[in-house]
Amino acid sequence: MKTSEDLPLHQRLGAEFLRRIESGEWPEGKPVPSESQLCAEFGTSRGPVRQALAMLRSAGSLVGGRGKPPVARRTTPSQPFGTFLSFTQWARTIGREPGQSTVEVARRRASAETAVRLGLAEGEPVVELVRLRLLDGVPAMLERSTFVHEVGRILFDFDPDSGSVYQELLRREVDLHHARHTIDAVAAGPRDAELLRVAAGDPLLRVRRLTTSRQGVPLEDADDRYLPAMATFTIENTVEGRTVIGRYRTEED
Amino acid sequence: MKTSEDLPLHQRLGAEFLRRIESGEWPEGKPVPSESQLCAEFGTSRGPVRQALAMLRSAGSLVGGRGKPPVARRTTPSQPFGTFLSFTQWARTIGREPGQSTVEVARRRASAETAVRLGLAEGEPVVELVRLRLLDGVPAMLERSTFVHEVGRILFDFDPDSGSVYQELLRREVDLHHARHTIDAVAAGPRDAELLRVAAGDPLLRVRRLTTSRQGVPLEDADDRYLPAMATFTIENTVEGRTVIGRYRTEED
DNA sequence: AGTCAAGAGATGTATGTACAAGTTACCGGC
DNA sequence: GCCGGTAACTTGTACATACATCTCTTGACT
Repeated sequence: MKTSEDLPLHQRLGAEFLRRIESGEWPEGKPVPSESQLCAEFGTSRGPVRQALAMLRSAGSLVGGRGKPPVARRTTPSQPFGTFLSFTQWARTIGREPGQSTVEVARRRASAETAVRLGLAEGEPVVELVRLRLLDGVPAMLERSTFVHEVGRILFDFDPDSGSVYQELLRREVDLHHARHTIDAVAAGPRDAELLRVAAGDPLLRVRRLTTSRQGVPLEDADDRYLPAMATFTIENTVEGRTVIGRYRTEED
Repeated sequence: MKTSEDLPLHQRLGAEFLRRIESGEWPEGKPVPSESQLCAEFGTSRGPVRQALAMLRSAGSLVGGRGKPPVARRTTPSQPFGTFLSFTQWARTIGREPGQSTVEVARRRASAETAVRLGLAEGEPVVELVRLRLLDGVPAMLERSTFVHEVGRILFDFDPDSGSVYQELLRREVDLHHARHTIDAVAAGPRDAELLRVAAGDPLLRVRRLTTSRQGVPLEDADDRYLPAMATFTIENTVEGRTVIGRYRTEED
């Protein structure tokens, strides 16, 4: 075959099947064509067809089977890594204009806590970045980010008011690969309150983020404090173990 | 074969491989034996071995491949659905003793908001359950749960002080299949403050949960308010799109 | 008309074969 | 000694086949 693209057959089949589900060509809740029919239609053997179906199954777009043909199911897509990591990208996906005003960018020595989290010795140089993040010009989040020096020094060649640090780091081929977000709630401190323009003591949604490279080397330790009125996090999971995550603008439904 | 269990071959292989990774028998970061070696060891063909490896690969326990043998990688396991849904199960996994004192269980008419979320008409009967959840006897979370009547009526035959509502519902074959958790922060109201023994206005971590059946029919709408000192949520994600979630006891690291 | 069993058809599982494509190590030529 | 090509090995992809197991329908029997 190799008509359109040069991808392996089962990947092209998977993409085609997914297109049919999302376009409604294979209606949600109704059984999809049988494997033999698909084999006949694409002139292939059962193997690639089954690989493609397995892919969709693990993504949750197909359920059922065993005796009867599986049924299609449209699923809410998980937000991609970049969207979840970058405030700028996230803001755009929810149709808002991101903004930022840098409070501070400084090279200093790692505090005890930070050193532990970043796997450094206390006193090693790190780069701290504090920015107030805006949505459509309104304060939404206060970001305190600490980078290991090797990564952070890039920031001195970069104007953090001009856009996405995340994209700049990617462009410089920093291997941001894995992130762990820990979510809790804190009361706004005096500094938080002043910058976010709320009263001291008001509840904030805090996300501490540890970003690491592919090998697990810590690169960034961040403390983001959101106004609860501006953003929420969602987790969707099922008994089968599929999980999708998202960050959304807060709004009453 | 069928020596030990009656599971399909590739599932037994997958379980065995996973055991070897987690036990360190296949050290992290080092290549695992080649497919042919595994075939020889287990006296099977390449198919089941590859299925098992694919399973581990999609779970993130194996990386690499194509030409060189894949590399083992221990991953933090995602908490299973039940652990994430049930306070009782969760408490046990972190080595604490769960407890609860029921504040109220009542059959009443759905408010406008609740009706929307549960997909009911305003005024339809629902069952509301309010419980204070404890960890080792200390207040940790205030749970306000609203069930559709068909599910909630089960609760009248059940003592909610005696343990896990979730397990009871499963036992009665209620099809709890899918849950969406929305996380934000709120200030403790007077009632929250009194029950959780904090000051009014203190920050609480709020998780609103909509639990649905396999077909997507809403069954439960809940509002859980955690003391931030007692629990945090974590999200781990990678560029490849794998996501694992967890709820943990708060502790300084 | 109702019930149960057989059978057709579907997916799940497993084997064997073949070739393509990538990685590594070795070995000879310069 | 360095470089480059080749050979061996590994995984990725694809096909053909066979049988197990489950579902649903059909049809015969009661």
